[in-house]
Amino acid sequence: MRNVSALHLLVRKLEKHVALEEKDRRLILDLPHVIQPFRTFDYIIREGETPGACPVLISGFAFRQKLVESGGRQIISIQIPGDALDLQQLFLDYADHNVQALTDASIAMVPRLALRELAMQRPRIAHAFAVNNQVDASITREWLLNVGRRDARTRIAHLLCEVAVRLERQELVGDYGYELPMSQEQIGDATGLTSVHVNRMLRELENDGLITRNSRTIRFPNWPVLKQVADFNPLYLHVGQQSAVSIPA
Amino acid sequence: MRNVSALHLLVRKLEKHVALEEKDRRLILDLPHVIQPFRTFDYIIREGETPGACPVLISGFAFRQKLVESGGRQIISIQIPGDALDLQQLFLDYADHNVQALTDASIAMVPRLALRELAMQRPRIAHAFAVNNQVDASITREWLLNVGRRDARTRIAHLLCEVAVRLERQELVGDYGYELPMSQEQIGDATGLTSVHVNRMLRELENDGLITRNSRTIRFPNWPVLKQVADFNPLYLHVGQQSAVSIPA
DNA sequence: CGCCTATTTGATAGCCGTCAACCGGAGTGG
DNA sequence: CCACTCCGGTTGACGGCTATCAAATAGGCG
Repeated sequence: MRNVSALHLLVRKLEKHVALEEKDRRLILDLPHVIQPFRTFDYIIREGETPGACPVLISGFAFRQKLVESGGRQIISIQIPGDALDLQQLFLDYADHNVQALTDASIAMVPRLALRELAMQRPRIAHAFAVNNQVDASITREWLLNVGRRDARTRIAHLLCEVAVRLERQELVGDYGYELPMSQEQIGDATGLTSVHVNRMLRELENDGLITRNSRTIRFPNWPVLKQVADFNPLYLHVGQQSAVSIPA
Repeated sequence: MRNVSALHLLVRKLEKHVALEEKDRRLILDLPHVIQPFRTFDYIIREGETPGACPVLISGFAFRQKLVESGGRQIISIQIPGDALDLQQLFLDYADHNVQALTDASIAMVPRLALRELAMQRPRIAHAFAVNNQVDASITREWLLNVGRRDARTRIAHLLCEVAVRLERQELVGDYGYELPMSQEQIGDATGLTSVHVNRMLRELENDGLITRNSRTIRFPNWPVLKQVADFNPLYLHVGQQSAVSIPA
């Protein structure tokens, strides 16, 4: 067996949705790439620019983001290790949103051309990319529902549930909780709220016994009820089977 | 020249982004399909179902929609003639949202298999589909920004601007306005507001001379200022060149 | 003409934003 | 080792945007 490619998490993610042949797997793992470190808040992709490489998150977290004229920020998605940050725009001329590092992060930069050609030559891989994009689109739709039609408490709970399930699917969390590296202001930007109100709602969720917090580590003592309070139905993530986070036994 | 295929609007839309060879154009136009009529509010795709055919909107309007547990509805997008209603999910097992007719509509149902095979065999077409999906995803991201970070007045103005530009790009409107077949309640569902507040904001926009209304026909006497008030920057639509709607001269 | 739905308008309430102050932990430098 | 600083979290008071409730008006269609 060769060295483990930095891209193995990407393959793992793609294979959650589409079965790949060994050859396709190999072709992805062997894609040319350079590992580049990013610091918290570094821009990975800027709106308006044409990236020459598609970044794939190896370790650390990132987020997509758009700004309004008056300065308000909306976080569009949270990205976790294994996520491709630009497959969505592989075929567009310029980026329509920003991508920033949420934490210090290690990112594999894969030349766009190599990816596009791989997609052209290997229908199965193109298929996997398409599904990946479609799942991302589904998540964005759920966020729109979240921000448009749920109250503050529910919105925040929903966000916590989503990240938990996605991390677990990538086998990046233990059974009893995870570290969510977002400030309360960032949670607010993701849910269309202010940091002050996020703070109040987190406290409320904690007082109600639905979450516990220690620094930024979140645990879910009562996942079934939290899920209900969050109006969280993971179908939109298009994962075949998911287990719950933090259910003892 | 043959009969004009019902799918010519789809081809026109795809070609706004990706140049197609005559042969590819032909292959799309000749896709097998049956025309099916839908009445206002009819479901075209239901969440959870696996559609056997991809609907392409020929005439009339449709909208994507998701519901929360408590009954609230969020409209995810407005679809206009020429839009494919399921390319987004061509490769997913089940629909993650609903699609409904906004008006009486005529829809071409194209077998999913035929589309998938066409995409597999003709990379250029697969490319066009991918771009189409990516533009849709970009629009959803802008809607998330709209609902999350703009005030009511701006949100509504932004929606009006978007539909106007998209209709114009498909050459479906005259220079001086268009009919938006949405009730105020539906505008509310699209913007995360109530119909009552939509009503007030529309009146305000009208009083400020930014729009005029006659039944559901909207005109923009002052497009440049409206665009500014709406915080509307059409880059997210990924259209090469757009002209303004309703600018005399 | 009458019914039904959509629009309009006013009064009131409430969720969440804004403003401001304080707290607390982590890193820094003396 | 301790003060200092800074950023993020926490809390309270207050205000405003938007929701809710209710009723009247208008418009479309039999």
